[in-house]
Amino acid sequence: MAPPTQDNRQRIIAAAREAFMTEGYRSSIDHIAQIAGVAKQTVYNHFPTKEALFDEMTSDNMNLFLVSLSDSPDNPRQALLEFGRKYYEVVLTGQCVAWMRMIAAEAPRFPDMAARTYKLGPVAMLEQLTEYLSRAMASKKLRKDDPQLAAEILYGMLSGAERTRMLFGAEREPYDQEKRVTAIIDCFMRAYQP
Amino acid sequence: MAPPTQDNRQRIIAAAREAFMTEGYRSSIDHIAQIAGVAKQTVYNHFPTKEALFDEMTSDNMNLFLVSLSDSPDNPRQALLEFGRKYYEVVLTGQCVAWMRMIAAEAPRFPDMAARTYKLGPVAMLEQLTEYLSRAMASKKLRKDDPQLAAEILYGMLSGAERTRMLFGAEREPYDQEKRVTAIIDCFMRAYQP
DNA sequence: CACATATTGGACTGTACAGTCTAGTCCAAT
DNA sequence: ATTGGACTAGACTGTACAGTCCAATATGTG
Repeated sequence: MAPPTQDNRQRIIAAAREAFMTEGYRSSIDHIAQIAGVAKQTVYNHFPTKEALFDEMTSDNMNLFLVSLSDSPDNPRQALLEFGRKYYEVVLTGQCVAWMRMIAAEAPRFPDMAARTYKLGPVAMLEQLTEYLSRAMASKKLRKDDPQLAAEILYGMLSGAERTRMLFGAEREPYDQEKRVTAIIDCFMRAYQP
Repeated sequence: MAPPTQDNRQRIIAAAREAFMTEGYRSSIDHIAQIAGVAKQTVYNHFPTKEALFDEMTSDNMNLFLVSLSDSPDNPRQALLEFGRKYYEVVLTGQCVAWMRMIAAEAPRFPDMAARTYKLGPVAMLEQLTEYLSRAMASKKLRKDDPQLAAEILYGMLSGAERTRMLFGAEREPYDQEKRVTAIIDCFMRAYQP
């Protein structure tokens, strides 16, 4: 009935994640404390303000939604396919979209937090892609072109319509995700064949 | 000092648009009334609740961000280029992104509104594109393929990375928008040449 | 003019919530 | 056994805001 500090801190952050993700910043401290199974004052023992808690939880969250990209430039199609599949599994997820929705909503109020998140999320992913495509282009596996633009285009194809749909909370008629990823990567490969 | 009803109604809606767009749903009725230059009670004379006002203003807003697509299937590249340019001018705009950010943020709370908006915005645009691509494919101007998927891919390429960036409120190093649109359409044309 | 209706400003109610405070409990180390 | 730090429960303060009420005023119509 008197667990150590660090434990409570983690519980509070986890509760904050859950609450903020589902209700946005309007979620109350009382509620978060309740989810964490902790007294309100304990929350304030660990974080001076609601804002600080919010900030901490987003920092904590960043690495949850990263997708790695194999660095074998020999078979771009295969590597990109894998990437696409993982991307769909990790990023185009209720969880991740809820998070993004919340970040976007609060971006005007917390520009620094939003900028940081943007950098550690989409930008990191784009840089990874750019790097990869650049190498693949250098070794003539892909058409020589602006690798950054190509990365952005691929990123757009993967996330674009689907993420928009999810942001609006719309349902989608059942469809074959694997087929979709394959079609997208094939499309990209057609456009960027050497 | 006592303008007729219809006039006030419009002023209130306009004020609501401005307020909701910049501050989200948390913007207060008092504030909206103040922007409209109208007494709070007047707002309630026209709209029973804040929710009703919000709903009305989104309905009113829908047709603000539509992009038309010429229906000459003879020269897809040209038609799509024009479409892309208009899209960038209209949709990838601070205004429109602020609006989308707000809709997304409130989607869990107002699912009907979000669904309606989604349908009249992105879906309408996608249907238009699908229709166009389908005809272009039929007349052999484009590679025969699933036109809906092609539309979603094109939509993604156009909006994807750029919209994500804007949603996060990030700045972009100066760049040539026209060049970007051209590159995107060219990429699409490469992938979908007959 | 008289009436109905819209508007105004401001007071008011009730609720939700951030953040503070207090009194007391539990635990570990000295 | 005492001290100190974290914790708890709950009361409390101050503020912001949705929505109501009211008394006074302007407007247009019959």
